[in-house]
Amino acid sequence: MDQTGETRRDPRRGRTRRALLDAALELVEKKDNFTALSLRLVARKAGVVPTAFYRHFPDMDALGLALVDESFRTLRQLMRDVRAVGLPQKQVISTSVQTYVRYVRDNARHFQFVAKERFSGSQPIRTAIRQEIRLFTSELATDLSRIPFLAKVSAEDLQMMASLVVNNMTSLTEQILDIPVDDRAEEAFLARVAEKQLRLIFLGAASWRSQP
Amino acid sequence: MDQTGETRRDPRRGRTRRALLDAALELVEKKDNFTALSLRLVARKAGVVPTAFYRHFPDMDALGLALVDESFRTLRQLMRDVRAVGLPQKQVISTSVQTYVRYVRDNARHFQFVAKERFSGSQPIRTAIRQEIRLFTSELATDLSRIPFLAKVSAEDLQMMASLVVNNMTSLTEQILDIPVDDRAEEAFLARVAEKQLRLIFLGAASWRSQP
DNA sequence: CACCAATGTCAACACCTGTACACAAAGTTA
DNA sequence: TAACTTTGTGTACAGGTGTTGACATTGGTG
Repeated sequence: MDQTGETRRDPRRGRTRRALLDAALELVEKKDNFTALSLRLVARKAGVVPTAFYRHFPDMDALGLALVDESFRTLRQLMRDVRAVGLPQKQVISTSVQTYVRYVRDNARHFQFVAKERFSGSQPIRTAIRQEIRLFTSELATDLSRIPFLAKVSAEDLQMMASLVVNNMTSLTEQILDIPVDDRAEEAFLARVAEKQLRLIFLGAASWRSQP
Repeated sequence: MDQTGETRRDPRRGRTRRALLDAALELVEKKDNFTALSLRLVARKAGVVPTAFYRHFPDMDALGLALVDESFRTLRQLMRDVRAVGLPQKQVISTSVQTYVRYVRDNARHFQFVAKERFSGSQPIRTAIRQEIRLFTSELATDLSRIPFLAKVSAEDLQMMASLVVNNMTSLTEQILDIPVDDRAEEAFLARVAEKQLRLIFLGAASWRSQP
């Protein structure tokens, strides 16, 4: 709630709220977990007294959910941009992977957070993330349905293919996050493998026959 | 260390060590995390005073590493059994998935632990898990190399295909763990989707040409 | 300006944590 | 049995935790 800040007008509100979110993101990198963070630690990092935390979030879970929201909002924005640009058809896979890798690097902290909390977070956070991924997969499925050679594929199988793609992009994401930021060689290698994997998937999809 | 217990002969040793491991596994289900567990909590659940913990593990991380070891040891055993049986060729994918799903269910707590700690665990635990998965993937790659229609595929591409398969088995695992144990219908659905995904992958692999 | 709600601060609470140390019980070996 | 090593217990400490309530400051609105 209160994302737009149209009702609360105190400029401090937005600032320390941001400070809390950023503090949490930074600490997730240092500590192992979001769950491992304490309210006091986050408040300290944000340069604010513990009790001030409650002015912005009822508890840590609420802050976590805000981070989930933020993470996927920007990701959806990327998807929208890619769709708008359209596909250069030939190297669509290669350029998509390149774009995505760069995007992951640019938003590393958010992706780090999501990757970590996806399975080990609190139950509300986990379901929020799963819901977002489900949605993302469905959108991809409808994108796939527009590809000519997939016209005859059943809705269920499109969903199956989409989740196949999402799984492997997810895996790529987590591998990218696991290598040091300056290791461009390893990054390029991972990207190349991911490209091949996508190409193989589409190769299989092209000769796929949905059962009635 | 001391896995076989050949040097230490006190029968209590093995028992409370097991109790600690089991306590941790149970608590990982209830709490969100292994990192979220405290030494005292685990000791309490194991029916032992906190300081007794140190008789078996120097710290929580050591206990976690023991759990990683345990988890993958049993998984490797499964793989060995499957390999020994050989492949009935025709429904190899279907039966493999069935076997695997049952196995995940039977060892749910270990898989749960691995899934959660894979990204959010402490650094030593994360690298231990990653190492095991890497090994697992390589073994699968050599298995793939024995398939006739993959004879011409380069080593790098075999590795690429193996990781594709592992990624999707991983994803299947995590989805299985996320549904209630009694929901056999959803379980069957997930298995069916996973089968299709594997079939699609092999379809793509069959027409894959490695570049020189 | 004065008012008022929003935001931030301070002090205090009851509780949980990891770990050190000295000691008791149990099991093995001579 | 007696000597020993291993395993488990009890106590204690210093420090971190979430949340409380009363208070101070700030900033927009009349």
